[in-house]
Amino acid sequence: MITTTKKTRNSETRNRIYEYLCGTTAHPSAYMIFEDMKPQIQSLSMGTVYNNIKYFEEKGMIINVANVNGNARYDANTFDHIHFLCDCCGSVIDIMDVDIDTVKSACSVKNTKISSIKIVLHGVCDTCSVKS
Amino acid sequence: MITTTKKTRNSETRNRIYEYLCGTTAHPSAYMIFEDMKPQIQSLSMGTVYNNIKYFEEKGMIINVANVNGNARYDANTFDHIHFLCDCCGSVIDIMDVDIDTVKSACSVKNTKISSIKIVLHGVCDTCSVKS
DNA sequence: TTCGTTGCAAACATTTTGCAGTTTC
DNA sequence: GAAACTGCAAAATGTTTGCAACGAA
Repeated sequence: MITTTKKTRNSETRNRIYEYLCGTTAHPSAYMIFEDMKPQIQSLSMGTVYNNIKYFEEKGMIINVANVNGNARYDANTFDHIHFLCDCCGSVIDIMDVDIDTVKSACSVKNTKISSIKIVLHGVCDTCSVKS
Repeated sequence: MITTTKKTRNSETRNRIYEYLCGTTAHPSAYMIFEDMKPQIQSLSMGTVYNNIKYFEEKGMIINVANVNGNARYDANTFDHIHFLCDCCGSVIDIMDVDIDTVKSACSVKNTKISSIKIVLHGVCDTCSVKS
């Protein structure tokens, strides 16, 4: 098998995007990243955002945690955890206080190698519950 | 709250699509439905497939179980169960022998109402394992 | 006759790709 | 200077929408 590995160069734009992703729990979409970073990187374009998302994903630096209304949502917190997705406003919230190992063992299937588990709880978040 | 409920008329096309969905465990995408049904309903169009998917989803007759390479995948088996997604070939497989209640209670979060849980196990299926 | 359903095409939104110019090493 | 990275625009995808024709009640 021939594997051509592309070298990585330092890029200020990429560094900034990754820092931003590490500093948020909003699980942003490509467009949310673009919108939030545009003020500080005025030359930023969507193509670059997508390029870097792809790069981070391939390197395992971020994970695609959900797809909300056709928009992929990302998380730089690669620690095994589950998510709550509000079907009303589309917000994605970390659920850290669930014992993931218990869930994993409950999900374990014989003779099948599982590389990862994606768990999304659906419901209506507190904010949306109050509004309605 | 004013709710205008649209009445439903009988439609042979819709019935056929639903029968097809009930008779498969392939968790087809819109295009897979179209491709498989086109031979028997030659006039079928993608618009109609999407219309009916929306209809079935709203009625709770089918559920969106996963998003594979940007394609929504559907299941007419609304019985609570989890899925295995092969990251190699994209096939979605039912996992019926996991005690979903155990998983649910392990996932339960205090003070939060959960309407549904979506669990997808990622890995490489047997067929793809053999090939490589 | 009414109005839900279909097929088609156009519109849309998200994501990918190609390319010229810029930056990193 | 070679090759990665960026910005832009065009293209590719998946899905939704508008509309005229068709079909069920």
